[in-house]
Amino acid sequence: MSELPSTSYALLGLLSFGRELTGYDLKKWADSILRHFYGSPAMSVIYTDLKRLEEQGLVAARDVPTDEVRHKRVYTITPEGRTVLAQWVRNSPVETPSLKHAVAFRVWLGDLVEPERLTEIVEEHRTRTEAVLEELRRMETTTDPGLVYPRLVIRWSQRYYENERAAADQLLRELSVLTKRK
Amino acid sequence: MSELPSTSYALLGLLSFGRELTGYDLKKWADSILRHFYGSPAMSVIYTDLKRLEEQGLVAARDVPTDEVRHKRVYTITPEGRTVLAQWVRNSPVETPSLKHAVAFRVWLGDLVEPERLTEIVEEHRTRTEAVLEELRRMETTTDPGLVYPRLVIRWSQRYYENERAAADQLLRELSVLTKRK
DNA sequence: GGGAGCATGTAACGGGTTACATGATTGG
DNA sequence: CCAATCATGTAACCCGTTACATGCTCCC
Repeated sequence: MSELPSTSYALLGLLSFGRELTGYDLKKWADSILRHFYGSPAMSVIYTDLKRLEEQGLVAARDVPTDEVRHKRVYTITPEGRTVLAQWVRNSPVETPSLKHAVAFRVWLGDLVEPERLTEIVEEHRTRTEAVLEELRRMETTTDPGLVYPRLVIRWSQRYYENERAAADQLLRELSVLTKRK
Repeated sequence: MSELPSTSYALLGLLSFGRELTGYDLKKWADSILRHFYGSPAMSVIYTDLKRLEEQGLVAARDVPTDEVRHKRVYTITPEGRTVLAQWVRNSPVETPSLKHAVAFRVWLGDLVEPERLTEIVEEHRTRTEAVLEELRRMETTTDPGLVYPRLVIRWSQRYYENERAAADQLLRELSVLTKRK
């Protein structure tokens, strides 16, 4: 059994919590939490992946009527799907985390721009980070306490973005020195 | 003037420090530092991208003989290349940093595996993080103090991976509780 | 009336990885 | 002598993004 694309594991992972979900639901959930540490696939990928996973017997689909004439497809993970996912979590080589940090990259090239502009960029990043932290805080309070591991990761993420914020602040301090010196 | 692929900016960025470099040099340098916060492109991409950048007049190539019969191609950034890069750094919308953290993802799915196995995975991650930190420490001492911004980012990265390590330690503590409780 | 949210897909494109190919030199 | 390093490329492939396409319901 060869590897699935990582998006498929993401979907299986979301479904592994046992709920019956539509593609649309999966996207929303991925956007709300997975995005912050593993990325969130585009809708189009979700629908095509779900189809493939169904062919492979890793998820099961069922049509549920939403009104007299229309319906939606809800998906559940199958026992085989659960097995494949668990095997992957347990045995597959753990890829090193990959980070693509456009802000850090721009700071790295700081000589090419005015420190003032660089400061703006880092400030914007700080603001965005704040927003993520706010989201994570809300998520912590609204997540079922029974979900021990997801809660662990929410706190892990909080710590991550708190560091991100603190690092941004540190950069801003250092940039202000460079600006004055100019 | 449309956007270049982000790999091209990475190469222009490396060349913007003014040295004459081969594709091979660029790969080494990207592996040593860019990898830690922006990713490092595969060799094949580097060579094809350099060719394209040359066609676009953003880099200039020169053949330097290595022995009687062989030679290597060394690249420099052109004034136009520098302008394009600076414009990008200054004006292009800053993509939000993206993180793909296979370790966090596995922890998130912790219910699927034994806490002992999860602990192993996090421990391996911690070890790798330590190695990166060691690398960054060496890099800090060997980097030209005149390179203010790169040094800023080296310290930023150190902070980042120190947080990564501390977060791993925290996870390990929490996992040990879960293991005992079992 | 219109925008946001729910809901599902297809098609085109491309950036980037892996595999394949070649070959010289240096050091353990 | 063999592995690592230096050095350069091509080809196949695919994962994932963007754009395109459709239509309903609910609320302001």
